[in-house]
Parts: sequence; structure tokens; C-alpha cells
Amino acid sequence: MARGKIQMKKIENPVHRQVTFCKRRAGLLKKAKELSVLCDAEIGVVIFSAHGKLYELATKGTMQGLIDKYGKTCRGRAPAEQAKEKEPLDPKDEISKLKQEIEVLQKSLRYMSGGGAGTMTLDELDVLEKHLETWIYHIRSAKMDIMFQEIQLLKNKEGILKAANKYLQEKMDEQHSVVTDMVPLMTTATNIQYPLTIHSEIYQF
Amino acid sequence: MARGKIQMKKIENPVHRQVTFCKRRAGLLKKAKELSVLCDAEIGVVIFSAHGKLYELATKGTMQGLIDKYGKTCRGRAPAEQAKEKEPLDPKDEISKLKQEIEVLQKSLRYMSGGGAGTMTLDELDVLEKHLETWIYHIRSAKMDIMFQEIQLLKNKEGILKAANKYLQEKMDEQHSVVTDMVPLMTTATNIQYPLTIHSEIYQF
DNA sequence: AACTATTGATAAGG
DNA sequence: TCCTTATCAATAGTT
Repeated sequence: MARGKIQMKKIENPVHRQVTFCKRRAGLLKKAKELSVLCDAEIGVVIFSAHGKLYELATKGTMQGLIDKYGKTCRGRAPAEQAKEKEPLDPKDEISKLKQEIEVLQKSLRYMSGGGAGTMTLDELDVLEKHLETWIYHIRSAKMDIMFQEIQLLKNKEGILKAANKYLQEKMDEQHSVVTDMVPLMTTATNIQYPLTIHSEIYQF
Repeated sequence: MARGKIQMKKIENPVHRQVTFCKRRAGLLKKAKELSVLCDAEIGVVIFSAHGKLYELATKGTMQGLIDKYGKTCRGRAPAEQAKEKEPLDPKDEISKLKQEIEVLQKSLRYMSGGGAGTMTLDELDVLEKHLETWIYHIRSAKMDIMFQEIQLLKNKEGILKAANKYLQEKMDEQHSVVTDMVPLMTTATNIQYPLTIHSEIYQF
């Protein structure tokens, strides 16, 4: 630009920031218009200032039309990724792998930022992108798997204990014991109906 | 620009037009990002090429979020698009945010690889790296929070039920009932000692 | 807001 | 697609 370059971070001086906002906003919108004209593209730009004021530009139609078009285009291709592999691998194993992947990615990023002179090629970046998306997917599913297993285990326990509890209650009913006096109280106060033991080990993870 | 200025009208030569589209598209998105950073503005850009291919940029959040904000600001009309799913349960809220962050990061990477001519600066990459590390941390802790809450809830249930069960057993012992015959069997077979109810709702997440 | 010295963007060519 | 270079356009700092 002029009279010295500026750091690519938020301009601290509010006056400078406001001036720059006006100038660059105008420049951006001009560029957008030019691109639309020169290359026959349909372009929408929305700018919210820090204080929430809206500036917008839509070439070749209305902003609303563009938003609708965006919605259609975006939705159509987004859910293509899903129905892929779903191996029943041990989730904890999965997590080890994911930790390794994290290291790989962090190294990639460090390489990119630390390299300075070296620019990653588009192909390298493509690989990194795929890597990252896969990794996110695996993080999600692995953690979900652990939680699901945990819950499944507890459900099983519950089933066993419900049965046992039912047995206990039947026995007690048979005897017409004084214990029956307390059952209404318990069920209303704590919803306790069944006997259960949960091993404390399952909480340790 | 260079080697002579060009007329501000559609470039007739398709090859020239395509080249210019790539270059100026990258330039426009770069300018948008700079404006966002320098002036703390929230900016969205959508570009449909003449052939209908979509290129987009959203600073500070997702394009969908920006579109919703635009809808509100512009006409106060309802964003009929996607009613936000899920309850405002703390960890789930966190997860929504994280999903947004994922989108942001994926878009950053797409921008980097799609930009072609544009090399990200060291500062930009530093920001991205920090972003990524923060994001990983948040994924971990949010999911852990959910699991921890789940487990805590079950532990509480267990405590209540242990107490109730103890009470039941005391009553039964008092009565010397036939029920005592089955207790050894149950404890060895299934470790059942206490009555318990677990609300099935807690499994639904 | 206008000016202008610089930086940044990019058209053309390879 | 990527690089290089000559030019032009945008704009940071100043008035």
C-alpha cells in the first residue's frame, strides 16, 4: 500500500481502523463488481462492521436469490461424504491412532508456518485437507463409540438388575412382609424399584 | 494491473477469462479476509462462476450463520432455514460451536489450497495453527464433559439405590424370609446387591 | 476529504 | 498450473 506496510492484525487505533474500513470496504466491493463483469460471475458480498452495521453487494440479481442458490448448491453436495466405512475397531485403539494423526497434522502445520521460504504445493495442501477431514471424522466417531459402549454396558446391567429386583419383590410380596410398607415411599421419593450393583471399574477411563 | 489496462467488460477470450477469474477470485477473497482481520468485520463472500461452480468465504463463523444474521438485520424476517436442533445442554452447546469451528477450519484449508497463487503468510499460518490446537482441545474437553456428566449421574443413582437396597435387605433379614436363599446366587452370578432404577432418558443423547 | 509515496495486484507471456 | 515481469490500482500515512 503506501507509506509503509501494515501488520495483518486488527488495527488498534479506532480512527485508523474506521478509515481503513471505509477505504478497503469500497475497494473490496469494487473488486467484486469488476470480477463479476469481467468473468461473468454471480457474486454476493455481505459485510458486518464491528458495530454490526451491514454493507452488501449482489451482482446479477438480489442477495436473497443468491442466498437461495447458495443453499441449494451447498446442501446438494455436502452430505456426500457420510456413508463410508464403519469398522467395529476398539475405540481405545482408534484413539491411539488419532493421537498419532494429531501429531502428524501438527507437524504439517509447523512445517508450513516454519518453512518460511518453502511453499506447500497445492497437492500437498490437498492431502493435508483430506487428512484433516478424515481425522475430524474419526475423532467424532471414536469418542462416540466409547460413549456408546459405556451406555450399552450400563443398560445391560440395568436389565439384569431389573430382573433380579423383580424377583426380590415377588418374593417379598409372597411373604406379605412389613417391607411392603416402605415401597410406595421409595418409589415416589427416589424411583427405586430394582436392585443393582454397578462395578466402579467401568467409570475409570 | 500490468501490460496495459483492460476494458471493464466481459473478457471474450475464454482462456483469458478463466485465468483472470482464478486470479481475481483469489485476490478478492484475500482482500475480504484482510478487511475482516484489520477492521474486525464479519464478511461473507459467495462467488458463482459462469458455469455455476461455487466459491465462498465466511470470516468469523459459518456462511449459514452469516446468512441468518443477514436475514435478521436486513428485514427482521424469520430465518426459515434450519431451526437450531438440540437442547441448550452445556456440552451439546459446546459441540455445536465446535462444529462451526470445524467448518471454519475446513474453509481455511480450502482457501489455502484453492487460492492457488496466494501463499498464506507466517502470521496467518500461526493463527490457523493456534486455531487448530484450540479446537482439538475443545473437542476433547466437550466430549469428556458429556461422558463425565453421564457417569456422575449414574454414580448418584447408584448411591441412592445402594441405600435403598440396604434398607430392603435389612427388612428382609428381619423377617428371615425365604428370599435370603437366592442372594448368594445373585451376587456370584451378576453381582446384584441393590435395588436400582435408571431412567432410560439419560441414555438418549 | 485530498494527496502521494509505496505496496500489492495482476495481465501478459513463458 | 506456476513463475516472472512490467504496469497499474489500492491504499497508509500525511496534510
